[in-house]
Amino acid sequence: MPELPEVETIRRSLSDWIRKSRRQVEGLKVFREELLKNSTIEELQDKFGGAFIDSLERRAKYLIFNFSNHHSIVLHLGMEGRLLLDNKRLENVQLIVYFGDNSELYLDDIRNYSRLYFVRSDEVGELNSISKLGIEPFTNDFTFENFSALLDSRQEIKRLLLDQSKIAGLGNIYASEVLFICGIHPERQANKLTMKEAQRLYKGIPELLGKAIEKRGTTIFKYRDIDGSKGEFQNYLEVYGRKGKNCGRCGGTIEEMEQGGRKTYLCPSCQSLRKD
DNA sequence: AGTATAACCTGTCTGC
DNA sequence: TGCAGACAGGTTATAC
Repeated sequence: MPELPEVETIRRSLSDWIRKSRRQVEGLKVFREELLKNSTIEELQDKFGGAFIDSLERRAKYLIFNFSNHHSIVLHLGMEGRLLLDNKRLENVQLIVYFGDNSELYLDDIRNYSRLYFVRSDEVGELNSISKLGIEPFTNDFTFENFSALLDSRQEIKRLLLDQSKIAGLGNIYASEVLFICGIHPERQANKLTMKEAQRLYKGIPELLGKAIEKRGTTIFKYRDIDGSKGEFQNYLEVYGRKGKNCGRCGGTIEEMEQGGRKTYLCPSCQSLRKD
């Protein structure tokens, strides 16, 4: 489910929430042990009892909780995982964290794809999942030089944009959307994009993600912010999920295709297979 | 090394 | 109405 804008929305909400009051872990309960990828329930309970949440970071689609005991929890919400501050919408609870001020944080995931890693804070970057991630929009590493270097690949551009080891944070929704916005056909070979097209993508990616963050993410199905509220960016999607509807730019018909087992949406007349 | 496919889960929707 | 099959925001192990 959550791509970069959704995870960033959750991170900001949780940051506000810990700013309101120091959140000290009183205990935690794990309901599905497979959630824990590199630790046991006992280790988690031992380590985090009494610890305060100091800060929250995000790397790509991973949320990183930094605790006062110099350890961190790295969480990926998979396809449909969500973090909620009340138990009104729970469907399949994976984890409950109990805090000293009587608040509770629930990890809910009907599809069991969420994953939790537990590491020393100074070793977060060494986690396999984190170390493999590519350049991240909104950071100093996201230069045009770095971006254009990773376009040096025969891969189709849509597949490349989904490859987290190249660019980290885009998922199936925003990959389709950004290619529409930039007028690039999803099957174009990455290393055959023109300089202008590469520049449009380089600007277009953070622009689109920034707008989606402003609208607090895209709720198509399960995604919710920590208070249960939906995002609004689904109202601004131009192609994703709009098969058969009209293109807002040219009036043509939005089409659906498949790339690497995932749906891609495009406007064939705005996104030509030929170069500019 | 780099890239493509299958597998992981479970609820929901579609079409026969 | 019932049921098989397809599909869903993602990642990763395995196979070329």
